[in-house]
Amino acid sequence: MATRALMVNVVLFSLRDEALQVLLAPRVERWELPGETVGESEALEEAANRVLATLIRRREAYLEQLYTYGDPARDARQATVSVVYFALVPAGTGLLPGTAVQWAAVASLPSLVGGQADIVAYALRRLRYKLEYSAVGFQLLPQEFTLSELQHTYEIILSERLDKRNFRRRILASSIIEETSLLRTGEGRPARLYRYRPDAVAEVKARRLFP
Amino acid sequence: MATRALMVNVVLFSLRDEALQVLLAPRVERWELPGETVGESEALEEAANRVLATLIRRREAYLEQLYTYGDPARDARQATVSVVYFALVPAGTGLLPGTAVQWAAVASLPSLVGGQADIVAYALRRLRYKLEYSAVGFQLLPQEFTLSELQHTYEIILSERLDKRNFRRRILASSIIEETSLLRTGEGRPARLYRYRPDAVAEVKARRLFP
DNA sequence: AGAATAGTGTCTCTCAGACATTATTTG
DNA sequence: CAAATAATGTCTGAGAGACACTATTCT
Repeated sequence: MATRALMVNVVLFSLRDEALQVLLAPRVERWELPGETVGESEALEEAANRVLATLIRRREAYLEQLYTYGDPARDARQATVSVVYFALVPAGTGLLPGTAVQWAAVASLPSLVGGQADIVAYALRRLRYKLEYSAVGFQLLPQEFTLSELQHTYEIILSERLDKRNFRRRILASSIIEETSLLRTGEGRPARLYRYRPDAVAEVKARRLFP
Repeated sequence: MATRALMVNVVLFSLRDEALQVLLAPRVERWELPGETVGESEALEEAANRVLATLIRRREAYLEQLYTYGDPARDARQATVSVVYFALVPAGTGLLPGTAVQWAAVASLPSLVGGQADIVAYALRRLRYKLEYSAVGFQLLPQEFTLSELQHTYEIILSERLDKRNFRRRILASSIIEETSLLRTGEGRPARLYRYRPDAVAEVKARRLFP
């Protein structure tokens, strides 16, 4: 029984130059999501981590399975099944040398190989969505950050201005972050640095639309 | 290049006997999620629909991709990748004759083959979650239903009693359903029948946990 | 002193949640 | 008329959203 080729692809987001960016690999005249074929006895997530390891200088990244694509009619590469993962790394994460991958702002993506623009769009929708009810946003920030930086991150991803006082009230009320004793100095008044509390239970207090 | 066997499995939920039930196929001494191998040039969703077609008398069912499992270490069937779909059919949907599948209440599942109990648990979590912010619950009801039946459906799935007045206020305020001119008679005062409005924009008004 | 950024409090309005009685039908 | 189920309204408290000024540092 001949079966179909299996690969994982990764939609890796990060913040760079005040914009949300995705990492893309060059392909003839186009770009594509980085990916690898899954090994014979390899777990899917293992393969996804292997892809990340070829791209970035980093031990850890937020990684989550996004969706599995496998419609031969839609996919240029006949008969390939692609398990797509969604990954986040903090701003400033370095790329490994020797790879031809490049960051591209999601707001103005280059031309991607068949169907992959939709995949990126879906990943972005998921990121925005998760940002609202989970603590995923901290994965895009360094370990310590100011409230202004945090707010800025949210604003970039949601493409929406947020009110500073309301933002602070709510983020602090959720006790998802804690003060450090450090300040970041720069232009203007120094800002207090905060740290994410992974132990904090990020309870979802969504107001139910339906009962 | 030898690649891994690919199959789809379906977690099919329905309401029966006042309980949420899943459809299971018999396996030696155990039960398993119904599934099929994916064809050479078949789309994944196509394969999932094919599985449904072997099980139930019905043209349409709510179908959504749930998760893809493919960890050889965890999976009994070495080197199989399983794309699991999540499906809902209305109460009373008939099974096709000649299959050995059986309904089982999710609250007291029989013994499932390796790892599949977790898959059902995940599907249930997703169902509960979606119930709160989307209109997925209507997929478990016939086309016309009373508000009491709808409330009952929610209560069964969420395992939680709901207040009748608040339930009605909110469900009606969302204008996700519309009155019909029909009544259902039975014991006690006849109840008005309602119908789901698929055209209604089920806008998610989730209260953000994080700004 | 001026520019830059950080940090803080109040009011209003909406809506979730708690709660009990009346209405209509059948046997 | 008793039993069964359907249908309906009000109050309270929490929190989202709108809004403007003071504080601290650097040059």
